[in-house]
Amino acid sequence: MVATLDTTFAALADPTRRAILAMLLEDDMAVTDVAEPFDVSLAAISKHLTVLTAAGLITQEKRGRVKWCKLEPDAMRAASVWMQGFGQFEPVNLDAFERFLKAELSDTTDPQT
Amino acid sequence: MVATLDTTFAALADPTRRAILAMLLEDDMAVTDVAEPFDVSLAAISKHLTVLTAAGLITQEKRGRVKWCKLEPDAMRAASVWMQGFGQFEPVNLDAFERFLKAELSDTTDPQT
DNA sequence: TCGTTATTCAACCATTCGGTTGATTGTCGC
DNA sequence: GCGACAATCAACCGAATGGTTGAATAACGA
Repeated sequence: MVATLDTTFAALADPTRRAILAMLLEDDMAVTDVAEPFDVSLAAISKHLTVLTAAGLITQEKRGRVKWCKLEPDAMRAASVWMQGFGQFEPVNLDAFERFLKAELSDTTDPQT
Repeated sequence: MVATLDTTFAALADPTRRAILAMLLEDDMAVTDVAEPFDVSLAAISKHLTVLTAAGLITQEKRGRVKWCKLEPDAMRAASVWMQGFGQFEPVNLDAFERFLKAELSDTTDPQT
């Protein structure tokens, strides 16, 4: 819950966990539905979700017997800012600039796949 | 050398390695000098440098008996862009926007500590 | 040539990580 | 109440990680 850079980057280092986060961009999901597309056990996915929760990247809310997973993108900010402290040394980075502007202007619409 | 998101994030997950990268923001450094401020063996630092090199975050060039370490911030771009794909869901994020603009406009001067 | 310095290699160790399986807990529908 | 479903727990496994120490390699200085 403290969500240090350590836990954030470590959580993002696993491809399964990154895929889960990408899925949660679309919508909140139940644990079973998160696990469905992956070729591993439900218990394995449950562990991944624990790691993501510990890093603050998702929150989980239990309603009835179903536990809903919700993306918390703000937890990435510290890590993102840390990296940008290095990016400033890139020549100009127009790509990222345009992408940033587009994202800002389009507000909350049209998430790219 | 392929520098996937896996290797990039994994490399950044260790505090010693992040500290090394921050040191290399100042200037290129020899392995021994990189190791100096840390309370671990030189061999341990050598391993960390291998991880950073594998992730493409630094390059190493041997001149004489000294191996120079050079920061390669561009290796962070893919990971940074990936994260920004999530940041777009934050309300507005003026902070990051201003920081980005300032970095762009000030070109290559005045790196904040 | 010889000692010193720079760096890595090799073997080892404890811990963590991502995965499994089987049992367990809790809630829903009827 | 009971069977089915949602999810975690517990114990275990093999591989990877971060660390150590001591030996090896290589280049400098005199």
